Amino acid sequence: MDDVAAEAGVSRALVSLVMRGSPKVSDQRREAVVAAAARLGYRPNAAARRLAERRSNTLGVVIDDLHNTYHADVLDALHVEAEANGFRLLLNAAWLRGRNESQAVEMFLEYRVDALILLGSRLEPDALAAFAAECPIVVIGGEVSGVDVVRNDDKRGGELAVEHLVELGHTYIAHIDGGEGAGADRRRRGFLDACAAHGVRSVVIPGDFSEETGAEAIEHLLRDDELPTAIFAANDLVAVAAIDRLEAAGLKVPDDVSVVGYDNTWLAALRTVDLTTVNQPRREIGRVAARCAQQRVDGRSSPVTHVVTPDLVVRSTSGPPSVPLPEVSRRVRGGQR
Amino acid sequence: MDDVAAEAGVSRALVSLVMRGSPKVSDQRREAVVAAAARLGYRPNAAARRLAERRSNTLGVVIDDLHNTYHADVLDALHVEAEANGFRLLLNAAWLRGRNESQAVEMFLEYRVDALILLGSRLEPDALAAFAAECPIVVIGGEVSGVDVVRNDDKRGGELAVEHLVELGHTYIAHIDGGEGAGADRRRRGFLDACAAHGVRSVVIPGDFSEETGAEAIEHLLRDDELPTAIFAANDLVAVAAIDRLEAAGLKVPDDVSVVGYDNTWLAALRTVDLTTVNQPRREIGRVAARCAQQRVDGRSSPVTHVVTPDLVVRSTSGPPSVPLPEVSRRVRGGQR
DNA sequence: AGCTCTCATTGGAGCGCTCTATTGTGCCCG
DNA sequence: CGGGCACAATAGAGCGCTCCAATGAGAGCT
Repeated sequence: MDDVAAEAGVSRALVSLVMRGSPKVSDQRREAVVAAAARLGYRPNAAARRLAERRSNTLGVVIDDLHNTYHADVLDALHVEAEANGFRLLLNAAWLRGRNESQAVEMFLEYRVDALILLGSRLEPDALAAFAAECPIVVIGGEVSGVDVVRNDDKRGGELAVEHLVELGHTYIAHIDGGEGAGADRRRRGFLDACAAHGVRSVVIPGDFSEETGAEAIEHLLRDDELPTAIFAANDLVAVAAIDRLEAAGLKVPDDVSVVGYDNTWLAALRTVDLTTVNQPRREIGRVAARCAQQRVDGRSSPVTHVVTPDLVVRSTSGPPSVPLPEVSRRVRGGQR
Repeated sequence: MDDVAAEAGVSRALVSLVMRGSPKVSDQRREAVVAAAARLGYRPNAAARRLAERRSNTLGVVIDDLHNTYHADVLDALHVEAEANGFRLLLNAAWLRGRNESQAVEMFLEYRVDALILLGSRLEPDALAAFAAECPIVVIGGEVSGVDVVRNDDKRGGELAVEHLVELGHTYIAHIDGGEGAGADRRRRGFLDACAAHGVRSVVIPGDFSEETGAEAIEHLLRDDELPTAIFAANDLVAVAAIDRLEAAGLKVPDDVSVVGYDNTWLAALRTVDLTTVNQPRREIGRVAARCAQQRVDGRSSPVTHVVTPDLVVRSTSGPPSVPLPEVSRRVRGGQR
């Protein structure tokens, strides 16, 4: 910076002003500085800037699972919103199924990001609270107190799935749950409550948000005497893996078993999959999370929870438990196949 | 840090040594410092550290497209290898289909990362060269000179696909290409060379690496009088979208048209998809890229290109061009739909 | 002309850390 | 018993930037 100042024949402070795009610099000097910087190949040092500034104008985002495509849409919207507010995004992942989430968070704390956004956190409430004491934290998809939360109404999502299946006439429904995954417990609760409310039999098979879980759950179910006529999976990935295994066992979806997923990822929308699923407004979630972080940085002190509403996307993996008239397929787009 | 030093009754320099895990500190003092730091909730400031240190011990990774699941495996291996060498990873994405890639790169340059890894770059060679002058750059999947490159032998990949299809008896093959995408041109070249070498007809339909491309390419092909009997898609996503559209048009895969993808993502491995595809050794790519960056940081000056070898994974979307006995479906699960 | 006012420009302190050289302390060995 | 030695600990000078208060130069007004 000193070199640039010398080259342009101005002071170091003036160069600083130009680099930050300050309006209180005369055009003449600005051009001289810009030219000198270009000539010398000067690029400001972010570390030094951050050290001298109070704010870093950076949001740290920790992604729970890079393999889960669900996050990309949220991130897109998050990025657009953050950029509009003059924030930069820095990403990190909770590598190895969340094992390194604390490390990722601590790294960002050391970087003094203005706020932290956790995209699907698996941290213990205690650990989270400790981190939140150091830096504003927005958890996406969590259900914790003491930090900002943006989440889908997953309980309602579970209910939507059950209501749909009950309407179709199902009376015995299984749920493959998401274990520790974000929102999994709420989906399960919605499932169980709705099943109870409608007086249908239910069973919950433990799992996580992985493909393996979907397959294993089906194997588990196949060992029983009576198979449920419908399955509500913790997410689309699990649902697809479940369908996969069901078909491998010679069962037809939805004729023998209906399957409903969760997340409405593009995977569900593929015609080869064409999965009935609960849709989360992902872009809205990203946008709200960015605004939320923004407000925290701007001074709001009390944590807030934003709940966005899911809806059901009915596709071809759900149908009535049995076909009343064998010749008539109830499947919406069954005729096309 | 001064506070911690005072609290522990030592000098600031000693606290610094403890925070960096130096072995030349007596256990007694170390414990005193650690205790004091914990009591005060002290956390070192990364910006200050980076400013004072020469190296940042950080690799910047720019991901071309977060929606493409291909990257996650590469990143996992990259992370493991980088961490083993004492490096931290910082991620950023080239949001909006690569439009912000330069921004992402410049951000990392300002952060003074030790090296930059571009996961699928679409930068112009000139821009890339300019960046490479400032910081070691490893491009994954590119084909540029002047920087380190780790890439799959995509030309060979294209050849593998064609050889497989020719062996099955196809004589008119289409390629849906990946446009500007990483490796797309090499796949096309391999495709064209192999088609020429085997004397089969070929056609290339322009596109990119997106789902939309797959669908549009099929619509384009359907307008022609003669449909190719096999299609080699630029990647799995395109292939799946293509299959989708083919089936929507009443065509059967592979009975009427064979489809081969590229990348062997988990999407291809799903049984509902079960796609024949060219496999890239993703984890190896990640590992090599990390080592490559490491070597550059350690002083190697001349750029190197590492080429890893692909192989073909044959699944159920490829078969002979016509079914000899009309009653026999060649597709494993064809009878279910 | 003389004075104030405004605004572009500047000097210098300081952000929180690391690093080099230096001081201090106890120990071994001739 | 004293000189050297190894090693723990420290002081102080930056790293490259921003920010604040202060300076200088015109412009406007009486």
